[in-house]
Amino acid sequence: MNTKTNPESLQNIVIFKNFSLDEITAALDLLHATTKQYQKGTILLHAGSTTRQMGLVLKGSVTIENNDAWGNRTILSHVSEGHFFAETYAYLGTEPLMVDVTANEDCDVLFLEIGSLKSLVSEKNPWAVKLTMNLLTIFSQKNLALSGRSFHISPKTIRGRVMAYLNSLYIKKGTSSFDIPFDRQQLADYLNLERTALSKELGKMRDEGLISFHKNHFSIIAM
Amino acid sequence: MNTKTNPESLQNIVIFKNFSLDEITAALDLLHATTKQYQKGTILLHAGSTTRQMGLVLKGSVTIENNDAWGNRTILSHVSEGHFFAETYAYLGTEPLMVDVTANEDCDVLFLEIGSLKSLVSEKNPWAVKLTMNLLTIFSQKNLALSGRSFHISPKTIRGRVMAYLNSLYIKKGTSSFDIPFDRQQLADYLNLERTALSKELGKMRDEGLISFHKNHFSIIAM
DNA sequence: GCTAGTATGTGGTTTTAACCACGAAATCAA
DNA sequence: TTGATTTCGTGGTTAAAACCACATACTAGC
Repeated sequence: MNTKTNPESLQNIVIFKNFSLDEITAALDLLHATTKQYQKGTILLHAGSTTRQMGLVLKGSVTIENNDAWGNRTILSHVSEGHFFAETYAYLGTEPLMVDVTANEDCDVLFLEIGSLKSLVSEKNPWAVKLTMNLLTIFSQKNLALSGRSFHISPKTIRGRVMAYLNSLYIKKGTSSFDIPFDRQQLADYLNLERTALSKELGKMRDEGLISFHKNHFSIIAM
Repeated sequence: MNTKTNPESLQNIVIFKNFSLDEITAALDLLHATTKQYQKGTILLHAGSTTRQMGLVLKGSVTIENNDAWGNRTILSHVSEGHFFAETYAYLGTEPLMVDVTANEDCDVLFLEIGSLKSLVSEKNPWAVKLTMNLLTIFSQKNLALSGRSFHISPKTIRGRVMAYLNSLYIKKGTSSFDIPFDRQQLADYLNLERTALSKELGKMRDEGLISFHKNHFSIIAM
């Protein structure tokens, strides 16, 4: 089921940053934008398939989940209104999805065929160049976030992960004293740890004079 | 110390894919390409600083390493001849490096100011658009690799990681029987595990009828 | 085939983190 | 202020993985 999407509602989406309304209209046309509606529980994209279309959630939300060969299901993330999914797969167009995308509730999704963006880049379509650049910025930021997390959960010990994480903030903020954007449970989730085990290790590190903290304000005590 | 770089030697580098020699020459000029030589042990880029230049290793090799506030050093990766580093930081230009880059041996490095690529994209420089597209492809692939690994090392148990990893290959290859590109030690490193513990778990999983394997050929036995 | 060297698997021990139950502290609403 | 709710830390137990030492299997070169 296809419906018209009005370009005004897309001006705040990061992929269309610096786009005029006319450019958004042109982009929607040439990227074969289609809006589809899904009922809760429907699978939008299947693991193993490829796609040239990225999805932009207009209404409702979808979940990104993994269903493995042995029947286990893991929910990896939620994508809510205004956010998008499958953009990397869609751009490459050749890599099979490693995840299923399912409707978390009844929802409307706008699909953009950015898999064909490569062939649209020319003098005729200045917006295509802009879109490519916007994607490059988005992918760069995602890249940094992913490699950061990968680095933070690589150490095998709780202490190693905490130190890797705090040190990143230390470098990023440039001071040895800073707030972290997580509460304990969120920090434990981010570092793939159990909350109470994290609390214990933080206490030990404080006792040993490595760090000090109060709530979510932390200070590194270098040696 | 700056020396001329001949464009022929760069035609095989992925960022210059589909570039003519003239285009490479133009790119080197406008991206302010400079070649520098470093002695073993020298620090090329410092954690905490920003850079608009990515590095391309022409001779020798560099290491990407982390030196934390408590004096611990971790080597994250080696970058050898023909490969590059800091491309994501350089493109964004605003994010502080989370790592140091040091000369692993005496080496020559070509620096490209891709931080200024954004402002070079125009009709005058068709190569700049091409370079942007090449970077987008590179970043996309890196993105998939990073999110894959992140997903593979997220489970807390050895079995969980093994299943996540094997399931990804199952989806990617489309068959339940395939070769993996690692030996045991490499697989253990990739999954952040201890080799002998991995061997034990693989044995258990075989005994329980979940998988079978011989050397680096694995088969998934679904339920 | 034989030998040296590498890769893989196994048993036993120690260390570590998950898990569970609970209490203290902080937050919030009335 | 008080009571309800959430957040955080602690002790004790269990489960799991790291670690170590060693045996076996495989591989390459002779």
